[in-house]
Amino acid sequence: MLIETQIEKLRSHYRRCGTLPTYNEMKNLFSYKSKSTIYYLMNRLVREGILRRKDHKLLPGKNFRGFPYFQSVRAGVPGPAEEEANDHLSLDQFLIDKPLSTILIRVRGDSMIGAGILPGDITIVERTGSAKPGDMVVVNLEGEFTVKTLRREGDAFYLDPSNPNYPSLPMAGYAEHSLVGVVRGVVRKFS
Amino acid sequence: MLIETQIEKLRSHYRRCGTLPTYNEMKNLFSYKSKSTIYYLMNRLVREGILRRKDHKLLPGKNFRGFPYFQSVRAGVPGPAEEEANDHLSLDQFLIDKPLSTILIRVRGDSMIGAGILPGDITIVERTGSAKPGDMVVVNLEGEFTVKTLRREGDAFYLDPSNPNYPSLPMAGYAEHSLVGVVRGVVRKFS
DNA sequence: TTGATTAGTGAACAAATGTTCACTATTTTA
DNA sequence: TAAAATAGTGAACATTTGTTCACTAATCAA
Repeated sequence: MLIETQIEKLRSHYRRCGTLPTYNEMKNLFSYKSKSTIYYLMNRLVREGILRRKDHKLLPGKNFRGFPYFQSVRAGVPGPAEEEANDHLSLDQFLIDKPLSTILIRVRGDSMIGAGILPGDITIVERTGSAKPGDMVVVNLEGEFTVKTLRREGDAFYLDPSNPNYPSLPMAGYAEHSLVGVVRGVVRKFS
Repeated sequence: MLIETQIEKLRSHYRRCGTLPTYNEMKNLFSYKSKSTIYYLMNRLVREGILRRKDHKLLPGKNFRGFPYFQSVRAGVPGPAEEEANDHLSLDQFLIDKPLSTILIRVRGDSMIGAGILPGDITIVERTGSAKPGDMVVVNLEGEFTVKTLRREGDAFYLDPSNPNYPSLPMAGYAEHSLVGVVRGVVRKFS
């Protein structure tokens, strides 16, 4: 069996189960008859950096999780070489720097359309105690989450939309308002 | 130690290592003296659905990977209750339906700004042999990746930008052109 | 075809894993 | 306070793990 196929089988298993298969499971997964075959195979994958070992335990390596990532466009002659990814990227790892204080919030409405945030997009929000003017923030206004850009004018704070059809909201206008966090990213899935 | 703290420690370990710690490792991680304490603790986490077991092996459960996810805005009275996520979401799992045929491509240029795709965004591209008119596609034009919307006019195909400053490109105008895939999603990280 | 290299086998092994048990310490309830 | 319930301990256990070894089968170059 092609080693690329085997790697993909490991990736699939890992995605499904959240863990690498044991040597015995791999034996069946790859249709081998001996555990030691797996052992040598895994050594090879460790050597290639796809997996790691930590006291006799097999772990995902650098490029195991994630997906082929084409960093930048390659100008020049097209050919099969360009089809090979230089790197792998996990969206979870890439997008979220502070896992312990990050939440995801789905956006409604088109008030931030000018900033490339469309209705239905999911924002990546880092829960912080404070934000500075210019930050894109999620604010809880009387029980409803709103995404806006924070602006300061003297001592007053305003929440600016990125859509000419909506007005800028003075924070002082809301009895109940609290900062949920700062928007660190956005994701969108097409239906 | 609070059980929530313990779960967060497990999550951290899992993010870092790509695997759950063993009972012995947990013993140290949680500062317990006996493995059987861990055993009972894990039973509890399994009962709560945070972890699963598959023939004596501990696996991440339903809400273990991923991040607190607030599906929709809750109108009504604000309060502590609304601060609790109903669900957890992994971006990798949510955004990518076909892991085996999906790649990530970083976008340059602002030709799709009207569709909410900004320069520097990463597109989630499903590699397909074909696309239908209306699909947002990545095309390899003479060695360079381009994101555009596919349009058909009679027998001719065009690549439409979402930016009035750019022209529509006739596919026939390029000696070397090939479909890379269909755009299924976009992600953006703020600096 | 020969010889050399690589890939796969199966038995044996020490170490580590999850599990069980009888027991003690701590906390909670009445 | 006493009684009941919960949380934690440590030794012992059967399994399973990854590992090693001597060996065979298959592949490839000359």
